[in-house]
Amino acid sequence: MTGLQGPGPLTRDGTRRSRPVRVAEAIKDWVVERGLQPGDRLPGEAELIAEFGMSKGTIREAMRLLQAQGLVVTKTGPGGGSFVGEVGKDRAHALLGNYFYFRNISIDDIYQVRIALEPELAASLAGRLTPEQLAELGRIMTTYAEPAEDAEGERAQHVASLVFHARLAEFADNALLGFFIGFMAQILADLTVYKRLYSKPNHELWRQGRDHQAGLVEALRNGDAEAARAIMREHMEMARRLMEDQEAVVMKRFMAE
Amino acid sequence: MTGLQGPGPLTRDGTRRSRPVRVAEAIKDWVVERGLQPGDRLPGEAELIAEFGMSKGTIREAMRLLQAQGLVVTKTGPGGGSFVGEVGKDRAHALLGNYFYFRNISIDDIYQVRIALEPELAASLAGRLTPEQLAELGRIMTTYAEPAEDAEGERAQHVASLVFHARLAEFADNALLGFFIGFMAQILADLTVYKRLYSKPNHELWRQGRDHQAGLVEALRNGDAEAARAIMREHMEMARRLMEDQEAVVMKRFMAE
DNA sequence: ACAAGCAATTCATCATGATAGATTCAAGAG
DNA sequence: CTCTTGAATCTATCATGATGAATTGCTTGT
Repeated sequence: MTGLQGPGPLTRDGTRRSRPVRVAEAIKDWVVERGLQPGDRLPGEAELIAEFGMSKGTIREAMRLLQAQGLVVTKTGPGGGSFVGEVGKDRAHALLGNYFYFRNISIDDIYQVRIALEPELAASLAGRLTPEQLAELGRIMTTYAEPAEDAEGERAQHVASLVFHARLAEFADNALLGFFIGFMAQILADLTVYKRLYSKPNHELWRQGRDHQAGLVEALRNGDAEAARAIMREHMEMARRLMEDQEAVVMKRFMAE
Repeated sequence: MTGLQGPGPLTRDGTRRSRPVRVAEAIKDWVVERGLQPGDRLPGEAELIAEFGMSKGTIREAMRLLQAQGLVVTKTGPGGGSFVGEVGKDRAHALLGNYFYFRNISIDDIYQVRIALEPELAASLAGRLTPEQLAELGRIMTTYAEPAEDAEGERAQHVASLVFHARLAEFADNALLGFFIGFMAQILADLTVYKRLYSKPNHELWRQGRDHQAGLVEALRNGDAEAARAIMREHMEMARRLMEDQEAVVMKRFMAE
């Protein structure tokens, strides 16, 4: 690791950067340069103290910066220390959720994007799912095989239906597409916890939604990309119309870590 | 702020959480509960130490955790302290970029999503831009009014063209849609710095791209949503074909903070 | 009025020591 | 021989107090 122990504040773009921040960036660069992989060991606290010539507190604050980003994990005990960590999907969702905390995202905003992306995902997944994956989707659908009795049951079914979409997103070969879709499913699932979105069960809409998903799985199994795309689009447009009747909710909370 | 000073590790879901993490979450909840806005003052270091009954180092590490997420900023001096901070677009880009660092995103993955989203953005922006915004887009386009002479010039023009898309994304009413598109523009711009994507200038493609964007701005000015959508789709598909000839690059770096 | 300089406030960093959790491995019970 | 148990040890975690650095705002001199 290079010299950095100079006493000066070492500006970069005019703004002063605190020592922990500079140490964190140095470690990030170090990981990139060496091409370290998740699980790989980073120098221990004591080594970093010696390496950077800084006090324990400063080094620890640097590690906290990296830990918050999900870039490192630390373990105690023999063989413990800091390790390169893969940023998890859930953490990325939370971090991105923070960005939208002060911005007002409406339900309709989410659906505008879903309508554009989910059919694309469905099409690209056609004929590419394993029997196990198809079976899992079918299993999720059994959660809402029967119409909901009350508002609470409707809520539970909607969350389960979002799990269906989230799982589909995880199957995507295109990690970017999968992440965007999974993030939106996460937001919608969180909203159902914090707001009463579902008032009166509507059996007709329930039946349409169930048929859509069943037809979608069948199209995916048959490798019919265009059918999958069409069904998903219709499914999304139906959901958007359903949501339009609900109040325009906005994100007003930090997502769970 | 509630009791938390108990000595026990206070598990939540079975996993033990370190004290700084617990303090950080408590502060997050505190911000949410009080509905604090960016710029609002948080208790000072000394107050937090007294409040939580923990040592300075622990509190400082908690603040680093929040700082890394962009949720707080701290300033020294009188009137200084910690403040609620709005998570910036750039920071959100960087945080999300970390998530994709160990996942292999191909250029084609990005374009699959762009083709689905950018036309949607273009359509929803038609007739909604101010004269100043339209003028700015025109100004960006002048950067590549003439065909590039060499590979380096081509690279510069491509980056400028991505600025066009990024700016368009910032104009979006739909913050979610805007962020996704801006993020992809950011990735592509970064890749051009780190990889030699652009080999031989192609004047015909350059002319098509220029005409597309000029036509797009005109459609936006006229409020012709469908024309804007069609032009953008064609523009994206052209860019995708152009990129297909290039090597399939993947993200292998941490994005700049 | 204006500006240079002083003083107060607050975070930033350092230094050191004690504590607690996790792992390993060997000894003992079954 | 296998499984439990517990001590040893390695590592991060937490605590305390002192010193440094940056910024604000007032004060004072012109």
